[in-house]
Amino acid sequence: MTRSKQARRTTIYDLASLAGTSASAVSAVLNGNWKKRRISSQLAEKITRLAEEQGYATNMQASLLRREKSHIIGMIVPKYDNRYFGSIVERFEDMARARGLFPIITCTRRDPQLEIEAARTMLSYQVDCLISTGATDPDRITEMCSAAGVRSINLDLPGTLAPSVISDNFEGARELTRKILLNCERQLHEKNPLLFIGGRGSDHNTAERIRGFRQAHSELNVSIGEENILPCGYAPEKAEKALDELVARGVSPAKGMFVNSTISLEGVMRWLRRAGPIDSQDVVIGCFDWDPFAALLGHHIEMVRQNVPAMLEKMFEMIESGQTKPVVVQVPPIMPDEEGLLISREGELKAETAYRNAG
Amino acid sequence: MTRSKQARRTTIYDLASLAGTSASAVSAVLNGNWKKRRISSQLAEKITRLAEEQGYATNMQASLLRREKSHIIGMIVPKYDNRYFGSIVERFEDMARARGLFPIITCTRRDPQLEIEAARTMLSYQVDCLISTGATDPDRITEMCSAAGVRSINLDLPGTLAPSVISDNFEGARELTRKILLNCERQLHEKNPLLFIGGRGSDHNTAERIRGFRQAHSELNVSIGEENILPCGYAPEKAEKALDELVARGVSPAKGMFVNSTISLEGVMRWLRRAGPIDSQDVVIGCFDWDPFAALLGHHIEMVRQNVPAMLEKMFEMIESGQTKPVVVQVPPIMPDEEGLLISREGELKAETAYRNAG
DNA sequence: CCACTTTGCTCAATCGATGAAGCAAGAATT
DNA sequence: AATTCTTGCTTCATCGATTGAGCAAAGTGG
Repeated sequence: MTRSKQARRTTIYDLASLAGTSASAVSAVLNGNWKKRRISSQLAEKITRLAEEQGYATNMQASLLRREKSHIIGMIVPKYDNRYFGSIVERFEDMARARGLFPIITCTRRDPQLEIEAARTMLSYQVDCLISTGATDPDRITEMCSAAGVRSINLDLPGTLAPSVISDNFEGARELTRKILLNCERQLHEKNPLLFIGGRGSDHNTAERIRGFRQAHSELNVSIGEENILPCGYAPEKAEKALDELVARGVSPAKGMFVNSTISLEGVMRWLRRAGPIDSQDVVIGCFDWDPFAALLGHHIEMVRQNVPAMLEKMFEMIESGQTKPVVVQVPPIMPDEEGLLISREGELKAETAYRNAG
Repeated sequence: MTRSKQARRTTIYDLASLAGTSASAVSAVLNGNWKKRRISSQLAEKITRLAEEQGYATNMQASLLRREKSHIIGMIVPKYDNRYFGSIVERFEDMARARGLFPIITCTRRDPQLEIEAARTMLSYQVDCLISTGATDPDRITEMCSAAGVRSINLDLPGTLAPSVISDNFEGARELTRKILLNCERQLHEKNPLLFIGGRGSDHNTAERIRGFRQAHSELNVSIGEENILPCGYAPEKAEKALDELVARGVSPAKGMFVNSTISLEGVMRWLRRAGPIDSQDVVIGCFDWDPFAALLGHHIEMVRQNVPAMLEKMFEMIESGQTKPVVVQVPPIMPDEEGLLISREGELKAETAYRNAG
C-alpha cells in the first residue's frame, strides 16, 4: 500500500495505463461494444480481467453526461406504510431492472411541496421518465417534466396531461359496496345504508369510489344521506376522530362500513375497539385495499385488492409504446372470491393470474 | 414554438447567452456562491429569474462529475412488505434530505446476488456512503465499498468490517419471551416451553434472539428441547409449512409462540386459522416486530417494536462522526407496556420519546 | 510490387458544471 | 498623477466516459 487510502476510484485511464492501451479501448471493451469498435478479443480479455482485479465500477455521472439517454426511471410514492404502495415499489424496481433501467424512488408523504421538490430533483438526475404515484397534483409534475422534455406517467391517481394507469375505482367500489350490503343483510338481518370512511373527497379515486358506493346503494334500494359519507383523510387518527365526532353529533354510526384504505382501517379498528358498539363483532366491514393481518381480524372484512402487477404491466407498456396522450387506463381490482380467500400468497397468485390474463 | 419538441434541456450556457453573460457566472449564481465569486446582485437576480422562467434544473451528472463529493447516500433494504423496513426507509429518506443528502434506495428481496449487484450499481452512481440494511453478506459489500473508497454502515444485521447499528436482540427477545411465558401462565395456567418460529438460524439477529429465548426459559425454570426452535426462514408460507411438518412429525405444537417477524406471523396466523388448535384464541403469541393490525388480532399478541428513529439517529451520528471502526451499537427495542398499548401512533410517539431520551 | 481492404487500435472533441486564475475598469490611497 | 485595491466579471482546464474520425500495419488480389 503506497497510498494511505484508496483516495481516488479506478478510472478507465488507470486501466488503460495498466493495460498499456488507450482509454478509448478500455471504454469500448467495458461497455460491450468492442466488436463494433474492432478491439481484439485478447485485449478485451486483458482489460476485463484488469477491471475485475481493480474492482472497477463505471462512473455513471461521467457516462450519463455523455450518453443521450440516462436509462434512469424515477418514481414518487406517497408512503411506505401499507402493502399497496409497498408492492408497487417492489415490483416497479423489479420490472425496471428487468428492462435495463435504473429505478430511483422517493417517498413524498402526501406533501404537495415535497412532491414538487422531489420531481425537480429527479429531473436534475436526468431521469428519462417519471412516474407520479398517488400524487396530489400530477399535472404540475407533468408540466415540469415536459418542460424538460421528459416523459411522465401517472399511477394510482390520474392526471389530465399525461397518461394514467389507475384501478377501476367505480366498479370496484360498487362491487365491494354490494358485498358489504349483502353481508349486512345476511349477518345482521338489516338493510341499512353503510358508512363510507377515509380518503380525500378531492381526490379522483375517492370521488369515484363514492360514486360506486352510491350506485350500489341505489341498485339495492337503500337510500343514503350525506352524513354517511366521511372522506376524512387517510391517516388512522383522522378516521378515528371522524367517528368520534360523528358520535358526538348524536349520529349512531352504521353497522356496515366501507373503509377507503387499510390505513384508514387502522383508525376504524382502533375506534371500534375503544368506543365502538359493545360487540364489535357485529360490525360488517369492507376495505378498498388489502392487508394480510386485516384479513385475519375476527370481523368478516371484505377486501378489494388492487391489481398491482397488471397496473405496472400496463404502465410499462405505455412507456415502451411511447404513449404520451393523456389516456386513462383502468385496471379492474381483484375482488374477494366467495370463500373470502383473498389472503396473502393466494392473493399474490390470483393477482399473478389476473395479470397474465390481462396481458 | 420554433422547435418541434424541447429536444434539449436548458443548460447554463443557454442561460448565459440569454443573460448576455458567461456560463461561469450563471453557475456561480445558481449554486449559491455568487457572493464569494463577486457577482453583482443585479446579475444574480437576472440569472435567477431567467432560470426560473426557463424551468432550469441543474444537470446533476455534470455537477457531480466535477464535485468532490456526490452527497448521494445509498441504502439497500430486503423488502417493503412490513412496517419495520417501511419505516426505516421512510425515515431514512427524511433524515438524509434534512442533511442535504440525496437518498437512493434499492430493494434486494433477500437475494445475495442482487445485493452485490445493487451495491455495485450504487458505487457506479458515486454514493458517498452505503447503508446495508438486513444484508445477507454485509462484509462483502463493505469490501466492495472500501475498495472504492466509500464508507459503509450496516443496519439491522451487523457485519465485522464496518460499523453496525442493530437492535438489542438478546435483551429484547429475553424480555419478550418472559412476557409470553407469564401470559401463558396467566391465561392458560400452564408453564410449558414456547415454540420459536421464523427467521434464519444463520443470521445474527435470529441467533441472538434464540439465545435470549433460551435464557428467559432457563431463568423461569422451563426447559426447552431442540424441536421447539424452528428458524424456518422469513416467508409466511415457510412458517406455515414448518408448523405443518411439526404436526406431521407427531409433535403437538406449543400453545405459546415466539414469532420472529411479522412476516412469519402472517404464516403462523394462517396456519392457526386453518389447522391450529380448535380454539385458536387459546394460543399465546409474542412477535419480534410490530404491525398495527396484528396488534388488533383477537389473540393477546405481545409485540416488540424495534426503535427505528433511535437506530437511524445513531446511524447518522456515525456517518457524521466519521466512524469507521467495526463497532456494533445495540439499540434497545421498545417493549409493550403493561396495558399492551403499543399500537400505531401511540407506538410512534413512544418511539419518538425513546429516541429523544436515547439521544 | 502496387492498390485496396480489413484489422486494431489511438486521438481528440464532447457532454454540462465548476472554480482557479486572470483581466479590465473604476475607486481609494499615497 | 501614480500606485494599489476592489469589483465584477471572463477564460479555460477539468471531471470520466463516449464516439466519430483517422491512421498504421497487416492481409488480399491482381
